[in-house]
Amino acid sequence: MTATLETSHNDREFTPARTAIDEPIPDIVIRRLPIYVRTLRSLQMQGMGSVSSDELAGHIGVTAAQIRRDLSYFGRFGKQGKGYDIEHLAEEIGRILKLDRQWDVALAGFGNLGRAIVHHQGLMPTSFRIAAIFDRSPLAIGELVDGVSVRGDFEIEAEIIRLGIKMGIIAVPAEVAQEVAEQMVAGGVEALLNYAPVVLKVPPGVIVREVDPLGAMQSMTYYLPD
Amino acid sequence: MTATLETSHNDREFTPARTAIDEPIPDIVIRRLPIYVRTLRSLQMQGMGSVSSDELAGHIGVTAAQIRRDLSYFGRFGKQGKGYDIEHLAEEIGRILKLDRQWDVALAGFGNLGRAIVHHQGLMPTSFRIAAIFDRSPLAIGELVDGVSVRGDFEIEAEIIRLGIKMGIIAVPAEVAQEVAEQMVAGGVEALLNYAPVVLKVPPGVIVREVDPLGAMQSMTYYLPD
DNA sequence: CCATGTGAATGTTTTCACAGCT
DNA sequence: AGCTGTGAAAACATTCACATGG
Repeated sequence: MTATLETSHNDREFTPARTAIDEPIPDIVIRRLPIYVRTLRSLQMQGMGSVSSDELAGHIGVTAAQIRRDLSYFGRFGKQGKGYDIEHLAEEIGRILKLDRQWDVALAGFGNLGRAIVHHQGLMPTSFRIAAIFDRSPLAIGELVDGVSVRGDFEIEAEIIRLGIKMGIIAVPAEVAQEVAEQMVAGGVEALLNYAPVVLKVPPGVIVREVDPLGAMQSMTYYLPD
Repeated sequence: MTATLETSHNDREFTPARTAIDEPIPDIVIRRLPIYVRTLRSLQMQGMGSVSSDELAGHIGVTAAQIRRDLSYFGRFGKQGKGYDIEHLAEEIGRILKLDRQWDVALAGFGNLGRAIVHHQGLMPTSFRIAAIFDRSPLAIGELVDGVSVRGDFEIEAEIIRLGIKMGIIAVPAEVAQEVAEQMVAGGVEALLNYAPVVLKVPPGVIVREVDPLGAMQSMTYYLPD
């Protein structure tokens, strides 16, 4: 919709289906895809083989039109009159999200929160692996967790470079979150999951997602009766 | 915009400023308010007394117009040519969000995640207090945490009623999340913070916010180079 | 006949731009 | 002169509704 950097080289004679080459997909759509995969996998485990957008929508609590529109950004995965093949669609969305491989992740902060992130079942099922852990406390440094030993925060950049890590999780106190984020970015990290209640400043191209349970709680009270 | 339940009793002759009585405020605005409070408090701690929307926007990473528009839903808090008084604005937004009191919260699930939620500094600073904890494991039941003893999951409804709790946190495994949510709602809970990777079905009037770090990670990989 | 995929319509959110107050 | 508060415009997102195809 908005003009892209370059409208350059339309060297393809024939564009099959997609109206414009390289039309950017709204981030809000991308953020819904994991829910689709999760729900499809759940239906699959219940023994189902296919779903209509209507049925899937019912499980997720959105409209069928939204699901169809969202999927239409990526291709045509359904069969008219039949619906979607669950296994196939889950597989396709997984591929779109690049979940068909394993991503090494660096975790900064090994206090209560960091430990819960590492140990919590289902938080890192497939696709992600904690490949490096950092903490500033000498008490934590050297601790061995699933074959990964906790390192000092001064090693963040070097270790991330050494391991070629592209994703980081910030689970440190608010005061040091920005600093830690910068070290991770300096090491080449391009995606950050931020648990600290601070707005991180990152260079363009680096993506940040906030996990903000406190903010969520603080906004819900608005709706509660006095 | 959408017709409200009742347009009833326009018994006020003179409506001062707000165009329509009871115009509903977009939830997306409500969800940004905690960020404003947090940032204002941070500026205050740095010794500042007032900010312009421009400056505040810079810290948060949004536009000044957005901040002004958001605040305009609730009143006129700024001084032209001067900006906003930080203490006053933080106080006002806190009042709007009903953060000027303490809310008792029920926590279901006292595994790694639940323990981190309870112990993590800054997760429950003011405004919230874990007043009840539930777990299905006999190993956890009876454990004493900050004067609150962990109870069995069969006691959820009764205990929430007894304490008059209106907010709940779901930190149980996905398989039992819906069931636990229903028990909390049966007990009178009207706001749920859900950590389980499941879409909760709740009756109208009950508000749910998701904390979905896995989904956040799974959507970020989309943007990473192969 | 059933359910997808998608133009067009509608609804929501953000941004522009400026009158008006201090 | 500086900055708010807000109509109006633009951008973005969702939903409608239906032609199309198995």
